[in-house]
Amino acid sequence: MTADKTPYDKNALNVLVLDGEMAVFRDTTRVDGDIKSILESGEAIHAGNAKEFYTKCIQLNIEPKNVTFDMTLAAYLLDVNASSYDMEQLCTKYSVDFNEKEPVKSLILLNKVLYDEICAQDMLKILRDIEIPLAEVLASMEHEGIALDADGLAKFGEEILPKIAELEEMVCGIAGHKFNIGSPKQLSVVLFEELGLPAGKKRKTGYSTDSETLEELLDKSPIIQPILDYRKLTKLYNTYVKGLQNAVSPDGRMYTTFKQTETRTGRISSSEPNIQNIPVRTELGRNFRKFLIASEGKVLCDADYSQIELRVLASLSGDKVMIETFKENRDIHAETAESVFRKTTGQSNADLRRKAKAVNFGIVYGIGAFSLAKDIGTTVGDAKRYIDDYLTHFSGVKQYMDTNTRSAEADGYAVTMFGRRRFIPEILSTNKVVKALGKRIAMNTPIQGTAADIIKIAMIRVYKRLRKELPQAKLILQVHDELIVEAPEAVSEQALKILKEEMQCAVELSVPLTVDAKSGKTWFDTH
DNA sequence: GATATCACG
DNA sequence: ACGTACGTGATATCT
Repeated sequence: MTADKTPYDKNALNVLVLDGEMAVFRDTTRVDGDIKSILESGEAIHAGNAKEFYTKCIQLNIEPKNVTFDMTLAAYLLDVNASSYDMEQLCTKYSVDFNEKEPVKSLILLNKVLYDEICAQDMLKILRDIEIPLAEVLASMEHEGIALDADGLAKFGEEILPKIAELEEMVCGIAGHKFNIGSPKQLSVVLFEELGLPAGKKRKTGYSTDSETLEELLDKSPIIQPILDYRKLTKLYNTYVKGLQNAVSPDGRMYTTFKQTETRTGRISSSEPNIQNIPVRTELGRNFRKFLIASEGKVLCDADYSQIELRVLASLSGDKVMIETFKENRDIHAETAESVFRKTTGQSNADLRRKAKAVNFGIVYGIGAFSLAKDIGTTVGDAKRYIDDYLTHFSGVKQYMDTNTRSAEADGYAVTMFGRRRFIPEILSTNKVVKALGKRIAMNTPIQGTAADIIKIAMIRVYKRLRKELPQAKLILQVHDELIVEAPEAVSEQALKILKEEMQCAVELSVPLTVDAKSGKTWFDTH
C-alpha cells in the first residue's frame, strides 16, 4: 500500500455555499464577476459540500468542469461512523482552529488537512472516481424528482379509511371497551391483562406487541387478526397516503433528498420523502407503486441487479462452487437447498428453496444459528447443521469469512473492493455480544459496501451516457440495487438498453452481473 | 427526545 | 449462562 502521490493543488478554486449563496475563492480572496465562466474554465475546484455545490450549479445553469476535492465527502470516507460532517465540527476533529470572523481561512486549512489524510489513507481514487462524480448525479436526481398521481392516491386512501374504522370497532368490541390500538401500552394491557393472553418478549418498557408476537397468538383469540390488519392499514395510510400527500410539490412531483454521507456501508439513503421504502412485498402495499408515475408522454424504465450481494460474495471469496453456479446461470437458492437440505425429506422444493434463500441472507448478514432458526422455524440444532453444511459446500466462503473477521480484528476496520473503509470498534469489545455484532459487521460490510460501490459506478455511467446519447431521459431514483430512468415513450427501449449495459459492465467480477429491466407508465407496471 | 413498530434492500 | 442476522427512515405514542 502506497499513499497517493498526487500533490495538493494550492491554486485550486475554493467553492463554498454560504447562506445559500455560491462563494468562490482563490486562496482566501473572494472572486467576483463571471462565476460561470470561471467554474467552467477547467481550473481545479475544491468544494466544501459537493452535492450542495452541484445543486447550486443547476440553479445557476453552471456546468463545473473539474471538481477535484470535496471536504464533506473526504471526511465521510475517512470516518463513515461520524454523526455529523458539519464544517465547524470537522475543524475541531482535525485540529484546525475555527475562526468565526474569517471562516474561509479555517476551511481552507481544513481542506489541506483532509486532502493529506485522504492521500495518506489511499482514498483519493474512490473520492474522485466515485463519490464526487456521484454527487453531481444525485444533485440531478433530486432536481428531477418523480411525478405522483395525487388523485389516485387520495382515492386509494378513501378506500382504506372505512376499513380502518371497521377494524377498530371490531377490536374494541372484542375487548369490551374503546382504547387506542396504536398505543403499544394500552394494547398490551388489553391483551396480556384483560384477556389474559400469554405474553412473549419483553421490551424496555413492557411486553412486546409486535407482529411476530401477535402471530403466535392467532389461534388463541379472535382479536389478533383484526389487530394485525388494523396495524397494516394504519401503517400504510399514515406513512404512504398522508406521508406522500404531504411530500408532493405544487408541480405534482416529489423531490427526495439523497443522503450521501449517512450510512456506515457506503449506501445512499433517501428522505423527505423516503422513496426507498415504498411498499412492494404485500399485494395491498404494492398498490402504492401505481401512484408513482411517469409524466405525460413518458415512461419509467426500471432496472435491477439480480442477487448482487451474493454475486459480490462469490467474487470476494473466490469460492469455486458459488462462482460456477453463477457462471452457469444456475439458481443459487435451489443449489443451496440441495447442498444444505439434501438429507431432508417431506418438504416441497418450493419450501426448501424459500428456506435456502433465508440461509443465503443469513450468510450475507453474518450468520447466527439462533436467528436463522427463528427465521425459518426450525430448532437451533437444525439451523446449526444447515450452516455447517453450507460452509462445507461453499468452503471458500467459510475461509473468506474467517480471514475477513481476523483482519478486521487486527486492523480495526473492514474494507470494500474499492477501498471504502469502516472502522469497527465493536470487534474489540470485551462484551461478547458486542464483539459478535462486530464480527457480523465485518462479514457484512464488504459485501453490502461493494454492492453499493458498484451501483454508484453504474449510476455515474448511466448518467453520463444518457446526457450524451439520450438527453431527454433522466435518471431519477435509486433503491440500492435498482435504478429508475424517466424517458419519453419513444426512446424507452434505448433507455433500458443503456441501463442494462452500464449496470452489467460497471465492474468486472469473477461472476457475471445480471440485470432485469422493464418499462411502464407506473412503478407498479415495471415489475 | 426516546421508544416501539414496520416499510424497504 | 446469555442474547441473538446487515443497512436504512417515518410515524405515533409515551415520558
